[in-house]
Amino acid sequence: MIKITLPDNSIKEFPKGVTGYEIADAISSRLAKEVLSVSVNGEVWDLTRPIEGDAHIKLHKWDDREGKDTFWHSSAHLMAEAIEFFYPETKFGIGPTIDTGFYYDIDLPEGRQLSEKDLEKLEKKMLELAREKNDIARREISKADAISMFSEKGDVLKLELVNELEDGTITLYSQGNFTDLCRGPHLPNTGLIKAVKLTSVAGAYWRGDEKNKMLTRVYGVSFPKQKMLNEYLEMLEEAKKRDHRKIGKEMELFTFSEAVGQGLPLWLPKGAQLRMQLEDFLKKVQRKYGYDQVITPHIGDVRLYKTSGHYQKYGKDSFQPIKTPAEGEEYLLKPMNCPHHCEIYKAKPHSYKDLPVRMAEFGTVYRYEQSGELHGLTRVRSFTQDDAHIFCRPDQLKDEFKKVIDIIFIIFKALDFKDYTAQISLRDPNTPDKYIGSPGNWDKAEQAIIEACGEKKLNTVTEVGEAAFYGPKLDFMIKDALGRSWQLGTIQVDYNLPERFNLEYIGSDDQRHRPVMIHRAPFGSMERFVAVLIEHTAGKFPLWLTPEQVVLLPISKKYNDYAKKVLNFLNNSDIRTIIDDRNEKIGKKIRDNELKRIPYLLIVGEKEAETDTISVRRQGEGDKGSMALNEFVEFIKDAVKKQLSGLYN
RNA sequence: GCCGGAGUAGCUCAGGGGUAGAGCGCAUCCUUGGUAAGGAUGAGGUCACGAGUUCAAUUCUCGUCUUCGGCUCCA
Repeated sequence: MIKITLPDNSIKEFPKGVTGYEIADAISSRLAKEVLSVSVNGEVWDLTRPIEGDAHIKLHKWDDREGKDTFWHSSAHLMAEAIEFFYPETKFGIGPTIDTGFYYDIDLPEGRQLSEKDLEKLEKKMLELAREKNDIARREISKADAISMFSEKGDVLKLELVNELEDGTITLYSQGNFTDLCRGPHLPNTGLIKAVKLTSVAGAYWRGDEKNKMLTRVYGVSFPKQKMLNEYLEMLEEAKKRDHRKIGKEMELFTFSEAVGQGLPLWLPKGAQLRMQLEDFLKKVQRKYGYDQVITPHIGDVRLYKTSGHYQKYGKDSFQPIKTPAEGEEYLLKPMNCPHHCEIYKAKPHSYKDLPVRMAEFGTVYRYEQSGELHGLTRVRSFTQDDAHIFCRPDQLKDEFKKVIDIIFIIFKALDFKDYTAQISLRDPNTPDKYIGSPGNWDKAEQAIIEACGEKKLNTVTEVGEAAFYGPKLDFMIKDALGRSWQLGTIQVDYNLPERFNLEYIGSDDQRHRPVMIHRAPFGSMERFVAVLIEHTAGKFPLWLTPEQVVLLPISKKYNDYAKKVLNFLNNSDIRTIIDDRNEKIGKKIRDNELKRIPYLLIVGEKEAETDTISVRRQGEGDKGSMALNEFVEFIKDAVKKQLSGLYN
């Protein structure tokens, strides 16, 4: 007998060689039906693999990431089986799982192509194969056998993979007529896969290297229940409707012009209004937290960026310097604000008593992004960071870092982002060439972040190798209303720039000391943030933020004068109001303005004009009855105050 | 940057070797209305740009630009 420890630390005895499935079945038959894979001492295993000794285990269902991974991994194999059925000479690359679903990179036989039209056929075949409920069997194989097997098959891709593996660790998985090189784990049988959608087909280089052959990548997603697939497809539809590029156009928030250039957004009046509202909000918060606003030019001497190290790192792959005609001086469109801010810091000597110095700027920066990377407002060549740099003493670092975390949460609260994770990005000690600065400073910086997160009790994940080249960082990812993750704010600790710019302060010991810098941008960039906000809210922005809060709808032109009086009154009361005095019936005006996502529609006609009232209609909710004008102003101001209460006052 | 789609009116899109169409929007007129589409008339296009094939190109071919889906990249 062996001892099996469950996640609740209860221990059960089972015969040696018991499988994950048998353990699940012993607990409950319902669990046995739902379980997909099992972690054995921290390693995810097939349910059918015998456990030979004492072990800690955790059973994974669909709700676990590990469960989904197993499910989608097997689905990728099922897809490969279907592809092999139709195109027997196909060579298979890798078929991993991704956030939602899986893909397989394949090399189709000479002259064959796969297009979106073929996907339906493959889906049908996959479901047909799934209904056969074929067992998925694991088999260990020697390296020599694996090499001869894939040589025989002529599968050069798998051969390349096998050659890189160590003997004794190579496993094959088979189901029906299909066998694949694979580390596993997999579902016990293909019958658990009840619903499949192949979502797209695209080109991808073998092993992500553009020098290699372009393979065909087929993306898909699968589910244990048809209903789940339907929900997923509905979510995709909804995501399409919320696409910020579509809504941005509809709501006249921003546009692009070929004449201006790709990746250079033009903010239209309503978009600019929205953005300024966000900026003003953050400025107020920052004032409370002791920041000073600064303004710096859009270009800087190229030597500034040589000092900072940015030029060496990115210069040649970026926008090239601008030259002055007479002197031949070289200037760079600024890709970062920090060097300018360092020079502001240097403009006067600093005492330890002055620190921290917190310098904020909505700084527009220009970066060359590869043309294929540009995407709406989320990836552009000119964008404005809600940037700030905090110059502080080493002993202040952690506290300052924690205050920045507080600001980020104020923003999340104001905009109703409830679900976040914070990613701590550390350097990869194996690739020291990628980073500048001394290992000692890196250690201190990484430690400060880890401790600050711990003390703030943040929900964090740690990624090694994701640090910026000058320092470690903490990035915030939020989940939007559709459950999609977006990276927004960032906080970065930097010992390097102060050194490169020779920044100093005079300590209480009357000696020169080096300050530490924190780079931080809670929104990230205004462009990207607005894009995320559009998709999160589907364009229905919170009342405090939305560019047009109220629209006046006169019943007929007889009441236009009264409507205009109300319009002036509301605008003078700082309520952003417009009027729709087109020659249209009231039903038509209501419909059009409901679709424009304006929160309040005020209908005015004879009744209202006589009594100095308005008839209130809430967008998406319908008629709310009539209100006196003063009463309505108070009501709106109250609603705005409630949304922002306690955040900066 | 690389692979593959796409580019026709302000917007969404149909069409196709003989120089263009719909709906919405816009303008004018009729209607003056009470909580999600009243009616009529009209203006709007170098069919992304450049070259080639052809008697004739918006349509076919090539190149360029932009855009979309991926890949790689992201201070």
